[in-house]
Amino acid sequence: MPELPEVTTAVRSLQKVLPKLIILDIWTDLSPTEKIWKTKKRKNLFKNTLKDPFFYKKFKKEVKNAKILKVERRGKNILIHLNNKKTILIHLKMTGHLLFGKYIKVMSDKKSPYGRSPLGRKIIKWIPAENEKAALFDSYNRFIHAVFSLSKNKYLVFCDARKFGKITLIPTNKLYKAGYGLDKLGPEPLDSAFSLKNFQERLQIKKHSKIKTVLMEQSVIVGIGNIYSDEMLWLSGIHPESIVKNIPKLKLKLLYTSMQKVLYKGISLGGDSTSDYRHIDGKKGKFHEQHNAYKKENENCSKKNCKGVILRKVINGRSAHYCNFHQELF
DNA sequence: GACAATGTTACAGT
DNA sequence: CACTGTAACATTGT
Repeated sequence: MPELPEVTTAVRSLQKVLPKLIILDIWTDLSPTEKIWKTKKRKNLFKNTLKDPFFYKKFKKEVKNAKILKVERRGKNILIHLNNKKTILIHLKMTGHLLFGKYIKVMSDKKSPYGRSPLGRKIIKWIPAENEKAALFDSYNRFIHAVFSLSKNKYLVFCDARKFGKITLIPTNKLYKAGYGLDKLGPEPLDSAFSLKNFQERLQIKKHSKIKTVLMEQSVIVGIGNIYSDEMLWLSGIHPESIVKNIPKLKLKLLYTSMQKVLYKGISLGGDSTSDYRHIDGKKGKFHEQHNAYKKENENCSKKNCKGVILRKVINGRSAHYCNFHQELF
């Protein structure tokens, strides 16, 4: 569920531990052989990521012996700046997360307790060094797909059950240039310079669309995804299918403050671990313990004195959760 | 077996 | 042009 609060939590922790470490090597199982790669369709989706074996070779060369300077977040992207004028860009997509610690590489021929898991075959695995046995089939390290070996015996580990996540390398001075991934991103919702007026103007870019869809549009505002959009609309009492231009000014003001409240709450609870997201030490966040809307289908609305029930409905291809009573349709 | 799943993108259609 | 729908990416959990 990496949305802004999850990525923020990870980046803050990484910024405490990664700077000054040297990248000694990188391992991945995302990259197919060059022969298989050539037969793949829709290659340009993965060009210049670790799923491209030609890029992987280049990436390895450029990243080896580089020193990590700083870790930053932009939207849902993680930026790891290196001292060679390059930046590693990581997007966790749906199920990705990063772990940091001491890991070791092992060969495994154990039969997996999970029927469809690939672990039944003899494959190379990475496991936390301190708890080899217990960790073997632990869910939080079953999906390790990239490992950065760092100095001081530390490892940065990329896990991703669905393998949608993206790791790439970009010249630092080109990060925000057209075609490199970070152009076209909207403003940061928690930036102190991002005013109510800015918020209202940004939303009007898609004034004929449904508010939930617009909130999740990264070119309008960054960082908001399905979970937090449901929660901020619940808090501000706006139906997710409300058309942006019909929402009264006063309600937009409420949405603006609700957005900040919900995102700050997500950060202070260390993110949401409804699914795969974990802190860099493998622990869960706690935001999912406090949902009011997301995944609360058929439950009574938890708003004080509200008689409503939470419904689920697919809106523009994403499932939306909302109260049928206090969330007003405009 | 059917269905849903946090994100994003390309493309076809209205 | 503005917007919506759908499929794809790859896989697990229920």
